[in-house]
Amino acid sequence: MVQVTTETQERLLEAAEALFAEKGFEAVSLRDITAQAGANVAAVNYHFGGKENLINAVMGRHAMPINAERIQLLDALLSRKKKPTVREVVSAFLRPMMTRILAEERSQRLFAKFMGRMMSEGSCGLPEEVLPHFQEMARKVVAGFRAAVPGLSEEQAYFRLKCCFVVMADALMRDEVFEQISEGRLTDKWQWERVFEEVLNFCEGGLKA
Amino acid sequence: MVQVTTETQERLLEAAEALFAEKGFEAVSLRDITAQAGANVAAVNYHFGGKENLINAVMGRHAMPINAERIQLLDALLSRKKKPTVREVVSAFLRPMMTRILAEERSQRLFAKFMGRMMSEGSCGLPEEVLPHFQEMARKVVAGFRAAVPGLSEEQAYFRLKCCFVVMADALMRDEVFEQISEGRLTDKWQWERVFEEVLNFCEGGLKA
DNA sequence: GCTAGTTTCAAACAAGTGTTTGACAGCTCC
DNA sequence: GGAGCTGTCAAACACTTGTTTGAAACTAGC
Repeated sequence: MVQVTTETQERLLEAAEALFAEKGFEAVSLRDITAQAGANVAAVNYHFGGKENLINAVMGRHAMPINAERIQLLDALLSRKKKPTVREVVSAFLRPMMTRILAEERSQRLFAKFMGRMMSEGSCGLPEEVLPHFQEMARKVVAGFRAAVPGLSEEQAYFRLKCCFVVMADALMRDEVFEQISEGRLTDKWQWERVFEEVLNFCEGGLKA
Repeated sequence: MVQVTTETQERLLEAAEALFAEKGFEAVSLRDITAQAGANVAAVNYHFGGKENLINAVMGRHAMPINAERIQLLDALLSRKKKPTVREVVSAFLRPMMTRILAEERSQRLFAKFMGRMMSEGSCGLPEEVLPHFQEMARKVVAGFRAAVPGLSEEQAYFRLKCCFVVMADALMRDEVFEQISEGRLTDKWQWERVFEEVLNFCEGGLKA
């Protein structure tokens, strides 16, 4: 993991986050990024050692705190006397990411979209530094699911977590294709609170099935 | 829509379907396709007029019959006396695509993955020729949802249809990222019948929420 | 003030992309 | 036979990609 020190690195990360979120990883060139950051084309390779490392760096910037918060919430649910409900577990998974979207800071919203990209078109797998955190978090979500839903196998729990993942990821990106299909009836004009509510409802229902 | 006449066109479509399904649209070059099809690099541009048109052609090959079958099933559900159940409507949406995956023909399974790609990384929107069919199909699914779930708004219905879409699309592609996260506990070793069952369950539950 | 290290920059690099070209073959039909 | 298609092919085109280079500019530390 590259330690951010210079101001240029910061600007590169910010530009990369914005552009990747907007257009996807493959569609954005280093020249796009460095132009937006007001840096030279060589800057990315100098500071991060390549495009892929830059993606990983953007990833790591926010993923760790989000997963840390998730793990904290899940630990609280799993260790208390009362059995956790499905909604509580799903919410512990969804909320730390969704609330960051609700936060006023623009960069966080961008990261949400970035995350969505990572989930849907993440070709290269998760970077080594953050993978263990995702694994730990997933283990606890699965434990929560199985505590809340009797008879759920481990495989099923992971499968349904994946469903939650993808529904959330999809909701985080506005979707031109589906705006076409719905003939304009499903635009992204919904408030984020509303989106969170709907995602939570759908996932809760799906898990209880 | 390009009418398929020559044998070369057929081979190009088949190669494109396989490669796109495997690696995604951006990652596959025309040279990959033409090499696998045993054709010249210029063949794609000669027969289809460009890469994007080729994607659309692959799309159109199977999407229409699938949507036609969906619409037929939905019409049957909507016109009968008894109110349709959520599961019936969801199934009418999922089954026509999923059964084609269960069919023995290899090319169809590839198309399923191709469809998944289209949903997740479809940048360009649906081709003009197939969009109206998707719209009609979506309208009827939404009508079915609202008939089966009292109090569901049109917006909500479209949103949940989108959730079903994305859960299905995700299930159709094997997902390396989540295989990592689940530490190997969620591989694609499931039988397709099982996957269909699980997707159906999750979507049914989500809709009832 | 000078040196050593870090950071920037224009330019070039090698490889890959989608697309176009113009010649060549195969074929039919008058 | 030759004109008119359609289909194929190697080659080139114009362009973009990520990456590297080597010389400048800058910034301490002594």
